[in-house]
Order: sequence, then C-alpha cells, then structure tokens
Amino acid sequence: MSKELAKTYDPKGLEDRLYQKWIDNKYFHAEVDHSKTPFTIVIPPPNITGQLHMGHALDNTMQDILIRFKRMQGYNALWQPGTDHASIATEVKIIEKLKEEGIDKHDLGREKFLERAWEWKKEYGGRIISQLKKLGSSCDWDRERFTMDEGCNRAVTEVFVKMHEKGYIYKGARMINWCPVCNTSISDAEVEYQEQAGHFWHIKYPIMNEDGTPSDTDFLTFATTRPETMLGDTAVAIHPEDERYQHLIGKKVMLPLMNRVIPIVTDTYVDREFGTGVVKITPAHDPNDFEVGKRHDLLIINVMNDDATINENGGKYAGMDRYEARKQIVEELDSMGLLVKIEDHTHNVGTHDRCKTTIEPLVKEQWFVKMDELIKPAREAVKNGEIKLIPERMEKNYFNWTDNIRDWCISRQLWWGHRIPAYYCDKCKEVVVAKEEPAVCPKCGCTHFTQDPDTLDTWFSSALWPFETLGWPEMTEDLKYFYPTDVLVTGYDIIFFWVIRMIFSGFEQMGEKPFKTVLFHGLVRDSQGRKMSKSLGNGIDPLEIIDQYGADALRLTLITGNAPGNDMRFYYERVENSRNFANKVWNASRFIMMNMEQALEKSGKGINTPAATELEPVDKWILSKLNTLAKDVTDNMEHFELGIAVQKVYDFIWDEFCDWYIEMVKPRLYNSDDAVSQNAALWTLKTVLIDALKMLHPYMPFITEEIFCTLQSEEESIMISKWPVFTQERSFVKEEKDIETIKEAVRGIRNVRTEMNVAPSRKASVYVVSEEQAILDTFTEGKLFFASLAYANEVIMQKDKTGIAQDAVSVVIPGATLYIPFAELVDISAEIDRLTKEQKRLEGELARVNGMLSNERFISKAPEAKIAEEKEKLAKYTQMMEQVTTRLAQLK
RNA sequence: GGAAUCUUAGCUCAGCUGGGAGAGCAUCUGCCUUACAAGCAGAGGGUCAUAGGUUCGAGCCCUAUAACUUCCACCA
Repeated sequence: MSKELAKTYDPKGLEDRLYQKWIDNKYFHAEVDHSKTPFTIVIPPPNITGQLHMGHALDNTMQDILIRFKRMQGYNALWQPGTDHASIATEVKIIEKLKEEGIDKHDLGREKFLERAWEWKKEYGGRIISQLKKLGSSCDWDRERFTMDEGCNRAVTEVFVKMHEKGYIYKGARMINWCPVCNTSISDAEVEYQEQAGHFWHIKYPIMNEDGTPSDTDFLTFATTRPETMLGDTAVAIHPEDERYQHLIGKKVMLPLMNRVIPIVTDTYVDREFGTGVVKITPAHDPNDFEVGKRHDLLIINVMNDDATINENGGKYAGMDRYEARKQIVEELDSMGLLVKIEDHTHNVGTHDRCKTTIEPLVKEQWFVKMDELIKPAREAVKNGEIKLIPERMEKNYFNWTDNIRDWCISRQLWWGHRIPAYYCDKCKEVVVAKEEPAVCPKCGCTHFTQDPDTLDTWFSSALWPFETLGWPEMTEDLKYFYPTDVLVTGYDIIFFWVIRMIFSGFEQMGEKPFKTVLFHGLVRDSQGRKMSKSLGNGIDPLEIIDQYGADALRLTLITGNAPGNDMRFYYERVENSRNFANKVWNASRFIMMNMEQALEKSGKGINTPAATELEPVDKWILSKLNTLAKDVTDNMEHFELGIAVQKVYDFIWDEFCDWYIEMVKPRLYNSDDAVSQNAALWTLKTVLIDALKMLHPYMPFITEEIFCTLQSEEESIMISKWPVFTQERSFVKEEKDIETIKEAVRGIRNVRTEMNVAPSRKASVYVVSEEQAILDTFTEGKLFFASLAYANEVIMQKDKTGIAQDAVSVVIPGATLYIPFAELVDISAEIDRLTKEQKRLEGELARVNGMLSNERFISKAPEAKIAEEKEKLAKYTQMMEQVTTRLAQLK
C-alpha cells in the first residue's frame, strides 16, 4: 500500500525484476514431495539453433498457463525444460558457417567438426532459453537438459541396444529417401511433396526376336517422368490380364543405350488404364519398382552416386548430373527414333523438408526400427482413451499414421548427433551392437573394431524425452514420482515426428504412457493468413512485441479468441487490445489503492473484514459474480479451454468490475461519514481484485504479480498464492438478481437519454412505478446509483403514476416502469415511435414463447426446467407488454 | 486419389454436452464524469455457405453440394 503506481502501465523494467525475484525464491523449482500430487509438463525442446518465434511463444505460453494454474491449485508442478541438438538442422547451419570461412566439412574432419558444433551449442544453446525467460516461462531451470548430455546419451544407447536385442532395430538394404545435397538418408516424415511442372516422355524399347536380336518393327511403348533412370532398368512390366500384351508374356526387350536384354514381367501393380499400361522397372530408383523387383527377383542396378550424379553403372553417362543425363538420354533416344512424344505433366515430387532438394529414392544399407509391434500399444492407448488428444479430431490423423506405418529409418549420414552403437570387426566384418566397443570379436577373435559412422535421426532421442529427462535409464525417485507426465503441449505439425514416437517409446521403455493428454495448438500466421517465414519476411518477432507491449500483452493475444488446434492470425491491433486491457487492470488497481490509502490517512485504520450484515447488496452481487467466475474459469481450464477461460476473466474485470462495480461504489468511497459502508466497499474492492488477479495470473504473470505485491503485504507472491475456489457462502442469488434489475434500469435510462439527445449535464427526476413492494425496495436500496450512473437528481418510488407529468419519457423493465419528465424537450411523437418499436420487439418475443408453450409436443417432451423457464419469460413479457401498451394509450 | 478442418457482423475470430446470435477491431453519435481518451456512455450491422433431413426445437446432429485450407498417399 505504500508504493505509487504510474498512471499508465509500463511493463519495461518491471518484468525482468519480477522474473529475477521468482528465480531467486526458487518458485519454479520442484522436488519430489509425496505429500503433494505432482503435475508435470515436459517442454518440447527447442533447437539449439533456434530463435524464439511466434510458434514457440504460443507453445510456451500455453504450458506456462497450465503449470502456473496447477501450481496455484496446490499441485507439485514441474515444468521440465531443455534443448534439442537438432541433428540435421544444426549440422546444416554449421556447414553454412564453415563455408563462409571457406572450409569444407570433410577437410575439417569429424572430430574438429564436432568441436565446432559444441562451440555452436555453447554460443547459441543459451539464447533460446533466455528468450523463453523473457516470456515469463516458469520452467524449473535447475533441471535443464540437453538431448546430447551425458544422461540422454546413455538413454539413447540403452534403448538402441535393448531394441536391437529384441529385434526391433535391424540393419537392412531398403529403399530409402536420400537427400543428395545433405548427403544423408531421411525418414518418410521428412519428405515433403511439392507439385511441379514436369514432362511425360513416351519411350519405346525394341522387343527381342526369337533369334536374340532386337526387332526393328515391334516395340513396347511406355511413359516415364524420369527417363534417366532407364540406365538402371532391369525389366518392363505389364498387367497379367492385359489383353493387348498377352502375346508378349515371357518375351524380352532390349534396353537401349545400355544394350542390356531385360525381361517383360507381369505384375498387378501395373494399372492398365494408366498411360500405355506398360511400366519400366528400375528397382534401384523407385520404391514401387523395388517391390516389383523383389517379387520377380530382378537385378537391382544402382546407377547413381550419393550426390545424384550417374555412377559407373551408367556407362558413358557416368559423372553426369541426374538432370544433365536426363537431357542427353532423351536426345539420344530421339535420334535413335525411340522417343515417341513428350507431354506436359504436373506431378508431385518428393523434396527434403529442410533444404527442398528433390529426394532420390535409393537402395541403401540403413538402420531401421521395426514398427508393426511397437505401434500397437501406442494405437491402443489413444483408441481406449488412456491418452487424450485435444482437439479430438487429431485422433483421425493419428490413426491414419499408426494404421499405415512403415519401418522407421533411423540412421543418418551426419556427424552431429548420437553415433550408432554398432561396431564392425575389422577382420571379419561381424556387427556387434553394444553399449561400449567390444574388446574381442565373438566370431574371429580380432580386437580391432570400427564404429558405424552414422548418427541417429534427431527424433530418436526426442522420443525418449519424457523419461530420459527424469533420469532414465536409472529408475530415479524423480522418474517414479513425476512420470507419466500430465500434458504435452505441441503443434499439430509434429504429431508424426514426435508425438507418436514418444508414445510408443514410453510404452516400450517404461511400460507406461508418457503423458495423459496432448494439447495441440495451430500455427501462428500473419495478418493475411500466410505462414510466417524468413523468405517472405513477414515474421513478427515476439521479442519485439514484448519490448513494445510487454510479455503479458503478447501472451494474452496468443491465447484469446482461438480454439485448440486452430491456426490464428497475428496482427498489431490484437496486441494493442491486450495492452489496453493490461492498462485497464493497472488503472483499476491504482484507483483502489488510492482510495485505500486515503481512507487510511483519514481514519488511521486499515481495512477490516466486514461482518456479513455490513455488506451491501452491490458488494454481495460482485462477490457472487466472482464466486461463479472462479467455478467457471477453473472448469474451463481443467478442460484446457484456455481461451474461453481468460475471456471470462477479461469480461468480468472490464465489464462487471470496472464498468459497474467500481462506478457503483464510488459515492460510498467519497463519503467518509459512513465508515462502515466505506470499509465494506474497500474490502470488497480489494478482495475481488485479488481473486481476479489470481485468475488472471497464469495468463498475465507480470502485471498481476506487480499489483498483488503492491496491494497487499500478507503474501509474498501471487504465483504461490491459492487459486480461488467456489464457496456456497459467497453465493448471493437475491442480490445478483436485484442488481441486475438496477443495471437494466440504468441502461434503459441511458438509452432513452441518448436517443432523445439529452445533454449529460442535464439532470432529471426518475419515477419508479411498480405495484410490487419488493421491486420498490430494490430501487430504494439502489437509489444512489441513479444519481451517479443515470443522471438522476431524485428518485421517487410510487405504486401508481399519480403526479407524473403526462409527457414524461418512460422505460419499461420487468416489473416496473420508469418515468423521466423532461418537460420542454420531449417530442411526443418520437416517444410514441420508440415505444411502438419496443412493443414490436415484445410482440416478437411473446409470439416465440407462446408458440413454444402452446405446442403440445414441446410441453410433453421438453425438460421441465426449460418449460418453467419459458413460462417465466411469458409472464415477464406479458407484464412488460401491458406496461408499454398502457403507456402508449396514455400518450395517444 | 483418400481424409480432415472450416464457411457466423465490413475485417479477424469465439460460440463447451442442440433450448432466445457474441467479442475485438472498424463505422456512426455523444462525453476532457477527480482510475484509465490505451478511456466512458450509446447506436447501426448477421435468412450462422447452399439444399434437404432428424427433432417439440438446429449455428450446433445426419445426408448431399459448393468453396477455402491442411494432412496423407502417390500412377510409372
């Protein structure tokens, strides 16, 4: 109560100070404590190369809201932070940087390269963390982890060896996606399909004669989008039941340019309707052809090097780039008369999601995770609701993946990452998978080994994140206590990369799900709905927003007006609105504190808790509203409806508390003669403000903390204060109803005055006419409000309209009619128009209600409560109608 | 090719289990009312994509159609 607050809210300076206070007091830190229920969230570890963008801001705001909410509710809340080594993303960046220095990765060598990588990590790994702190994230920084720290490394090795023993990890020659620029294999999930304009080359191969020479007259024509792969063709395929080609079954064709005789095979994979119904088969360079090749035992001839140039198997084209070779081959075929025609053709081409290079399907020896068994419990857990996905529709996406899953290619030809714990005997090439390099080859006794040069897919370690960060493979107390975690908050774009893999890894390694709920959010787009991207230059930097408007405003903007899993547009007007709200909260608090201080100065006494009888109806009204709010907001938050919850707090604070309660209570604050009433008002103001701030705190942690600490000295921080709960004794039904009646009357008067263009300076008498004593009592009680809120200089209660000027303006509310005599300036015809309009509106309402109530089927089928509700409305509208009609009759 | 989401006020979007259409911004009209002009008081503006259906009752459930967006698969 001692500090002064500035007139407008300025988040600068204050945020860092408060964050430091929270850190110093270790509020974020969680320890195993069996007297409390744990609530755990693991952070989606940001890449060490990363800079905070709007996606992070949204993701982490949501987590922080949940963790702060639960912490206040009394849970032992742990938000486990850390960063991801992000194998390929980081490696690409380092290579780029080396390039600037004129250094090639391979010249540098593996060891030196890794040194550079660690330097990079040291330099940039902390950047994203400090940015998360700016946002207000209440992570337990004492527990910060890194996917390549010692513990995680141990976890990765442990899992690899264990799964290899169980046969879930195997090495095999399979068709994989190869990125010729990054020079590594990538998983299916990393392939991004792009529509590209291409061509369809129609080519014919000569059919072999009986005597083993190629025919000059008989050809087999087919179409291809990739003519250069013909160098590796080992067959031509037709559908077994295709009548057009029955006579060719068992025959062969001559592969031009290579002069290789290849068989015509039959396979149902061929679509008779498509093209000519003939397909050239290149098992080494097309996934479907690879399958056909396996079925027919065809040769696999790889004609490409890792950089997508043609290799020695491509004859004279060796050394040529794939596109250059394509051009030459087409020209050559054309000159041989084997090119039938060229068509334009748009098709989808697989590209590497990171560098956008067209991927090359290649057959290579790689390590895979066998998925068919592993995926079962992961699928089941979502199916039976053990793991809940929010929004629910994400389940369809999820099952789409689990039901069509293919083995996961986990080896990468990269250096930055977890090296595969497989060792090859230098002598006999025996493969040993073990936690450490073996001393002796179990097969030949040789003592020299070479470790597999490859590293693991970066998601292999992230898949273990929920338990490796808590100490696994050790069965630590932390792990037993905090696992399984409660919620995972992430974008729907990494459901396949990450979420699914964590789930099956959790079941496989821990025998238990990694989390109970997955809360998905969407993408943050620009004001035009485009993705924020570097190339478009339309990205908005969250740190700039924080700098300009404060972290609280940013957080509120990201959470409001958006349903889970939906994309949102971000634009400045929205942030400004959030900032304005912050300012509103600030000023309301400032006003309350000012008044508390003035009262203290005058009376020398602080605020006392008033006796129940000392509370006035309006106090009870706002307390009751607050009480309901606590219930609703808690309920919404427990169901992860964060946007709805904060909207309710926002409306409560701005509309009910600021625009109504504070205004209604001002006369009492300014009248120090009635100390009891003043005390009750001040106490209510303070009480309501504190609870409202508490409910706002998860969303806007900084401003709420600053006000909370200035306003009271009983508690040291709002973030460890108790979350408000609904209590029956704070529920005041009658007072709520009474004040709503007053509000309606005030609104009615304001309305009429504006419509009649009455200057605010002009005060008027208000007559309240009602036959019901209870209503007159309510108005008598609320008399003062009409002076301060509705420009009344006197309020007179009457049972009938005796003595009221004939041409007074009237306002009809349920149970009463208000008359305001304006003498000279009332325009009777305007008044009649206004009342006629009101009459029309009421007619409509009555028609609706009567329609329902006279419907027999409604009466027999609708729930009783609904019927009662409608009956009540009927009574209300009937009465109002009567009042309006009477008034109209008087005027005419 | 398959699937999902979505279509609500001029713009951007809320609307939880079906029971009288909401917010912010924008527009218009008044207000320098001693917390706040980043404010206050009011106003206008919507056959909730279209067509059917279920229901006493549909923005909400079902079917079809159209458009947007996204995801998955990829036919050479």
